[in-house]
Amino acid sequence: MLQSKLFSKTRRESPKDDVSKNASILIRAGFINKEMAGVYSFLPLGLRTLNKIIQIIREEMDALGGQELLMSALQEKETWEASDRWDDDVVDVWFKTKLKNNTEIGLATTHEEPLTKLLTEHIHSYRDLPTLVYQFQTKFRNELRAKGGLLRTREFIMKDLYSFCRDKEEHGKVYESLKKAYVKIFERVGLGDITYLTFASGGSFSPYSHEFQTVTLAGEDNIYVDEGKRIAVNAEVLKDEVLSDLGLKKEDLIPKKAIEVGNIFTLGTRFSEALGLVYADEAGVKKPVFMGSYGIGPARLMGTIIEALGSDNEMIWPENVAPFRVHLINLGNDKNAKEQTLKIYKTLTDKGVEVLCDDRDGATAGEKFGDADLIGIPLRVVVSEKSISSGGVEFVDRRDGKVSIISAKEAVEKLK
RNA sequence: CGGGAUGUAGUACAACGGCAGUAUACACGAUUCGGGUUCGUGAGAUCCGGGUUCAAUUCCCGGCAUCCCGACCA
Repeated sequence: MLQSKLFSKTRRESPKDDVSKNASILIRAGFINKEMAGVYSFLPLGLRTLNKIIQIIREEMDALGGQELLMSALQEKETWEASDRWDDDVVDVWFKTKLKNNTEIGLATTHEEPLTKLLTEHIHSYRDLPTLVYQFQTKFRNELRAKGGLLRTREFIMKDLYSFCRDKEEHGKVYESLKKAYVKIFERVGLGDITYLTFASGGSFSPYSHEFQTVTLAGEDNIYVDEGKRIAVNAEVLKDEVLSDLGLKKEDLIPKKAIEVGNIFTLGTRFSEALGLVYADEAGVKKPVFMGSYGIGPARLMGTIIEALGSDNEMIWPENVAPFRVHLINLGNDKNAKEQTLKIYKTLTDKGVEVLCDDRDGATAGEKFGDADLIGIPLRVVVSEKSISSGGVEFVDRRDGKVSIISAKEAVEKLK
């Protein structure tokens, strides 16, 4: 991508109406645009990072045999009445609207009910189980107060996977496999070191649910971390009997602020019973399907990465989620240097390397570096009259600050 | 939902009730060219509705929007 053609521009000032670090950096860098409180659009740079996060999650879900589908955001009232979750007193974040003929409908807050209902037409036998179904789909939640930039929004894409098993035992295995996949996802997006499997309140089918909590000061959740065991307990379940149940000692726990980046939950037969999702076992006996749900908000994850790794005027994305692999920057007004830059750009893009090339004529070195610091691509290649006369291009790894002058050819080789 | 605050060029900020200004971004012309260079010219704004007043960006009322604290967040 040639930066001279990129429609989004960076801003020098932080927005006054969004004070969170993630919103400030993402808006200034031109990754997102705030449409209204708690509602954001993703611009080309932001969409690239969002899609990389989504792709990582997708790969891990597919590796477990997850089947991707895409369900509608408009949902039928009757389906939700079957599980008694239509009433605003039960679920208070509903956006509801009406068809022209006055039929009430809801905008998806989650998909347990519609998906369970859908699967009643497809799952009939123990041979159909276990089944894992997931999607990346837009959820709407009418939060009383949106806050924290991408951390709590009213409209957001969620990866929601639902597992369908024959019984608690089979569910247990699936649940454990999802747990491992989640650990892998947070490692791959660069948050592995500061993300903890956290025990939180469960439901009628399991003593706990599990959250994945990323430790940062911007977090809304209070957790207690056992560094040695690399697990944590949410403050909401911090009780003596819980600690002894989990084999944790009070004195090993350190209180931390954290952002919930994932949640996995045993649903049991609550929804399958309500919506009639049953299967026949080997003896032909009809039984309700045993369910679980597993959520990650890719955009919240994106915001969390900034909160954890960004500073006031700078961002360095983990390589796997950076919008581009390399930021190629041309400096000065030397014709030869510009030509060399464009040549490297073409060579790399022909090889399929994702390059953001700052080919802008009007911008000074300071502006280009400032913008690049904000956009946050970890690898940088600078081409100028100076770099050429000293042997080629300047290759910068922003993560360790290492700078080396190498030939254009070597740079291309390193980036393949 | 309770409490507090704010709404002025694209953005970030000024303006005692009396000609709406600065910075930056933008357009044009110079200048400069490895960390937001310098100079000139130009264009660009008071959230909406009502009230008080000779006069309202400023004061009052209502609406809408936004932020902050709290509550809430399977």
